[in-house]
Formats: sequence, C-alpha cells, structure tokens
Amino acid sequence: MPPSDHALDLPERISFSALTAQAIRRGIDRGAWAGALPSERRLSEVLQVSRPTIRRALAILVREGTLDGPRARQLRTIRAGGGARPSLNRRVIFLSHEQPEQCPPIGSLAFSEIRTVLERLRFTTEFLVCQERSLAAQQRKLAAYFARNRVLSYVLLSLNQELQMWLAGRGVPAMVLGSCHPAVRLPSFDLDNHAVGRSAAGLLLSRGHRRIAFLVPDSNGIGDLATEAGFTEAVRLHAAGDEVQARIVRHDGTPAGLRVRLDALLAGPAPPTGLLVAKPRAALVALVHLLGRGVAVPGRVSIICRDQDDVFGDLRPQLAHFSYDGRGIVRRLGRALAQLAATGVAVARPYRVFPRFVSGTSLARPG
Amino acid sequence: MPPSDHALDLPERISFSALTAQAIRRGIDRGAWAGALPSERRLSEVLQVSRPTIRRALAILVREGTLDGPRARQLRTIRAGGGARPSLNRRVIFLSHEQPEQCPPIGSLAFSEIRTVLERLRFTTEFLVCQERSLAAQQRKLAAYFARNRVLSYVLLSLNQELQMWLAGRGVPAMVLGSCHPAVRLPSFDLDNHAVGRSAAGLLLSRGHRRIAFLVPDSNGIGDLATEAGFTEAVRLHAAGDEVQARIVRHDGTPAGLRVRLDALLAGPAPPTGLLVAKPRAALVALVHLLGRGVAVPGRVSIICRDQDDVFGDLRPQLAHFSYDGRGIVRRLGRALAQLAATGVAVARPYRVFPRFVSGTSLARPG
DNA sequence: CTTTCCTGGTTACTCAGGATGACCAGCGCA
DNA sequence: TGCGCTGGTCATCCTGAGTAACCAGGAAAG
Repeated sequence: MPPSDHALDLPERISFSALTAQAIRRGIDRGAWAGALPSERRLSEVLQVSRPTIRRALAILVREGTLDGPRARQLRTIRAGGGARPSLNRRVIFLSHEQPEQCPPIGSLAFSEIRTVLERLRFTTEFLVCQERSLAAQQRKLAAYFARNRVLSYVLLSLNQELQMWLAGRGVPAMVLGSCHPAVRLPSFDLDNHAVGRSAAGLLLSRGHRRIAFLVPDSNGIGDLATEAGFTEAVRLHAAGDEVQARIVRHDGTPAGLRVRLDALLAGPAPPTGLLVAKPRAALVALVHLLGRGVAVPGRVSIICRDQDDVFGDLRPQLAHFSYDGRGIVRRLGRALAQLAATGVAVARPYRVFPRFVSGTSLARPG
Repeated sequence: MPPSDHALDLPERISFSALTAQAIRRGIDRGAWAGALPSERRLSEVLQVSRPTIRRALAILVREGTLDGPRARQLRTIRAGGGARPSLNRRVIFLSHEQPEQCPPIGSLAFSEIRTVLERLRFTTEFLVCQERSLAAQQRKLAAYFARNRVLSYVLLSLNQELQMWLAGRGVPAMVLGSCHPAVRLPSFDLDNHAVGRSAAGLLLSRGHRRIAFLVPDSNGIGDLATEAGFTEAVRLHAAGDEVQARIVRHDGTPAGLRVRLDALLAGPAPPTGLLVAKPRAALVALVHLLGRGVAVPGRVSIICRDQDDVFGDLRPQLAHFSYDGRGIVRRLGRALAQLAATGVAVARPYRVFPRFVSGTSLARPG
C-alpha cells in the first residue's frame, strides 16, 4: 500500500450543474430575485449556461428544498426563508418602449458608451423593453417586474407621458434620460426637443418651403410632443402674413405605417416640399422609400432628421440632421447615479443639451 | 436585447485539470513535498485522478512557473520561491483596423453584447484601433504597445493578413474574432465567408443573372478575401457552358470611392445586373446611391449584402443579406478566454458559423 | 372572443474532456 | 543483464454539457 500524503486536499469533482446550482443559490441569498425565479430560458441567458444544465441545477435545488417545483406552469417559487437580505445594490434598469438602438436621446452608438461608463462605475445595467400597446398592459408588466426585482434606479428613455407620470406617482426610483414631462419632478437629462422642432421648422421656412410636415410616431413620447410643439410654434410665429401649411403627421411607428403616410402625403392635393422626420431609422426608411418611388430628394422633397445616425453623412444626399455629443449627458447620468447610490437621493435639476444642426444636401430650396 | 441580472456570479467554468493543478499547488504551498514532486503515477494515485489529467495539470504549473520541466527523466523540481507566482491577468484588448461599429464579424449590436458578457466573466476589455496606412507603422505602434502592457490576450478583429501573421509569428497571445488566415494557428471564431461568397454567387446565378459583381473594400481583410474566393469558385463551377461575367470590384472603403466604382460599373459596356456588397454600411450607401440615380432596385440591379444590419428588413426594397446570431460566437469567445486565464493555453480549434440567407426584395430575376 | 407569446417538458444529436489501459525509450541499480 | 522506475504517447470508451428542435398548456394582449 502506498503511503498517503495527508496534507493534500483532493481536487473536488463537482459537476457543472452543481456549480450552477450553487450560483443560483447565492443569487437567491443575495436577494437578486424575490418570490420566484426567472424562467429557465432567462436563467440560461443570464448565467451563460445551456438550458439542460439549468434544468439539472434547478432539479438539485428542488431536491434540497430551496425551491418549490413549478406550480401549474408557473415560475418556480423560492421557499420561504430565502434569506432575502436587502443589500445595497447598484442595479440600474433602462426602461423604454423601444429597442435600445432606436431610442432617440442616445443613438445606438451612445448606448454602448453609456453601458461602458456605468459599468466602469460598478453599476450593472439592464435593458427592459415595454412594448405592449395598451397602457394597462404596460403598467401590469412593470408592476410585476417591480414586485420581483430590487433595483437602485430606473432610467426612463423616451417613455410616453402617461407611463412617466404613473411611475413618478408610484414613487419608483427613476431618472429620465431624454425628454421629461414638465410636471414630473425627476432628475432628467434632456435634449431640448422643443428648440430642435422650432429650429427645424425655421430652417425649412427660411429656405422658402411653405408646405411642410413633421413625421412622428404616435407613441406620445414626450420628446416627440416637445418637438411637435416647437415645430408648430415656429410656424405660428413665422406665418404672420405668409400662407404656410404645416402638418403633423403621426404614423404607427412601423416602417410600413410610415410609408403609407408618406404615400398619402405625396398623393394629396398639396404635397409638402419639406419634411422633418423624428427618429433616425424612420428618416432612413423615408429617404429610401422616396428615392425608390422616383421622388427626388431634395428636388421634390427636402428632408431633415431630428435625430442623428452616423450613416447620414455617408449617404448622398447627405441627410441634414441635428446632432450632439452624448458624452456630457453620460457623465452627468453617471454622477447622478453615484450620488443616488451613496446618499439615497439624487438632485432633480434637469440637464439640457442643445443639439447643433448638421447641414446636408437633403435640404435645399423647394423645386 | 434581453435584460440580464448582473447581481450574480456566473458559475465558474473550470476544467478538472485546472482544479487538479490548484490542488497540487496547494500541496506545494503546504510543504507536502520537498524539492521535487512525486512521479505522475504516484500523484495520480494520491489525488485519485487519471494520469492524463495529472499531466495536463503539471503542464499548467510548468507554464505558470511553479514547476520546472522534468530534467533528463528526473522528477519535476519545484521552483524556488514558489510563493510569488505571476498570475495571469484578465485584461483583454480588441485589436482592429476600424472602429468597433464597423467590424463585420460582429455588428455594432453584438459588440456591446460582447463587452457585457466578458465583463460579467470578470475580464476587462479595451479597444485598440490600428489605422496606420503602412504595415511598418502598424507594427511599430503595436510593438511599442506590447512592450508597455501586459495583457491576457488580444482579440483580433478583421485584421489584414500581413499583420495577423506577424502577430502569430511573434507569439503574441491572441485569438481571432472573424476570419482567420488558414496558415495562422490561433483560436478563431469565424464566419464561413467562403461559403457565403459561394452561396451568394449561386443565388445570383440561379436567379438568372449572368453579369455579376462583388463590391469589396481593398483592405485585404481575410474575410473579404475568403468571400471573394468563394464567389469566384461558385462562378467557375457554374459557368461550365454558360457565359457568365463575374467581376471583383475593389473600392477604397470610403462612401465616395464606392460611388465612383458603382458609376463606372453602370456606365460600362455590360453593366452587371446582380451585386454582392461587403459591409452593411457600404450596402446602404450603394442602395441609396443607385435609387438616387434612378437605377431601379431590383429592376435593373439586384443587391445582396454579405453582412447584416437590422435596418435592412425595414427598407423597401428589403436588402437581401446574410445573417447569423452572434451570441454563440460570444459565448465561445468567453469560454476560450476563461480557459486561457485558467490554464495558460486555449485550444486552437476554429469555430465556424454559417450565416443563413435572409431573402429580400432587393434580389429578383434580371430585367 | 382569437391569437400570440411564453412557460415547462422532452427529444435526438454532437462534441469536448476525463478515464482507462497499453506501449515506448531512457535511466539507475541490484 | 534484467528489473523497475521515469516521462512521453496513443487508441478507445463514456459521461456530461451544448444545441436545436419540438410539444401542450396557459396567460395575456388585442
């Protein structure tokens, strides 16, 4: 018999499923979830582990009594005494009606920037998209989410007015990135969309356009409403003697819906010669659609986009648009969150950025 | 993008060999052996681990400097001062000729995804752009960087062939995200660009196109070269009896340069009726330029884009393109890096993804 | 109401990595 | 000289994880 070396620990032969079970157990202890676990597919994404492995891990936890089995196709519930130790977390949730790439206050570029900066500051970021059509459904979904998750603060991106006020009313910890309803008293980091709308209308009018339109999704985003207000205000101020026809054209936010509106506009009796388009994606869709229909840009229609996209400068015609440097906003947001994490409150002073106009060949004098 | 709960530790994916190395390391620290380790077969008995695993563990310890290699069939000796071991850091540098958003293997969307996943695995990520025009200048810059920085691994994104081979030759720790030169023996996570090129040409030919072209930047990216090879191969195989005219058109990577090439193509004697375009940005520029010139798409020219962009589906015509899910690649990359951090080496087996074709109305039969 | 999406449950298949056992050449030593 | 030990190598088997489909039930959106 060989002598045995006693000073040694044998390497632990532990299956990856068991390790995963440990990870989930720690998550439960830290209070990452309340009441019930996320779905298996969610866990598999979050933990970067395949679903069969997640299932084996869950089976272990059920067997040891940490979890209940799924009840009638419900999520698995966490057994009482799960140690829900409320620890100060640094979890930040971005809340929006749209995919992150489409949120106007911060273009696609800036969003990964935001994530990076916040993660440097040791915040963990998540994105929650709330795309239900009815307000009630949105509120139900969010209420369920609030009940099951503990977060430091929500960051509201281009939410519609009703939901923004509902959240503020419920006392959900939040700050607003993008435009903020004036009545909502939350820390906010805005673009001055009102000024942009006014400026855009002024640009079109000063180039001689007399039939202009603002194409905007009908989602009641507060920034969109502000742009709209600025747009009509500029028209009202200018149109003292002139005969100016300014329309606000709402579409349903889908590319197809936008094209339908565009076609209707152009087929109408007095088609506009100048367009302001909200959202970079929509501007691209509109440009390609018009060119594809043989409508010259800017020959028959000039286009200004309210928001930025870094492809705009590469195209011919270059899309005239408004642009700004998001880094200042990101820095402020990071500081506000750090303050909130440290002190429990954040200043509600709004921070405003005035985008600058980037001229492009898509804007010219009318035909 | 699905939200992810960051308040969690991910389960650690550590191989049993690495665990065994840990056990041996602890044994050394506790003075279980003096001067030299027991033989492999002894260790295998003592630790209750098979000998191949013991050997892998020993290789890890030799690599990290805890052990000397076996001297002339002697037992492995324990290095003096076994206390201070240079531990591998977890710093990862992304190295590319272009801005991250433009790197084709992973779209802008996927890149923030990659950062997030790697940072959750406790890697720190940085991006290093190497845009010098001359190869010598690139090498100088990188050599200076290597001399001053210790990193776990470089991740090469769409580097040109020369630089990729130079790095491999210098023994820089690296893996390739995107296409990899066949002679370069590095872990790589590829799209199968060759297959894409072949498939794209096949699609155009099978639709009846007989004059086709591949528009590609002249930067000698390995993926581009592979696409080109696949493209011409498909043409060669198909064109047995048929008369097919296939051109490779290189542009300088700028939108203006692309437009010049397009105009020259269309003004030529036998303009192509089908185009394959590399890079999503280039495809957008080409589409808008053609439509703006009154060239009907797909009426006069069909377009397929080799890469993906999520705006393609929203446009009319929809841009036919090749698409894939980058998450699998990100997962593999993360695992390879984790393995590298734990064991000091990563497998050099290439991982290949076959993008699937997303049909679109920009592709139709000619004329 | 209908439809859509998401849940848990289940399948078949691939593949990496560890276990096993055998073999080799070199070396020290009885 | 022959034995027993060392590290080095190989072929083979098998477990466990990954992947990608499916399915039915049920909740919720519209």
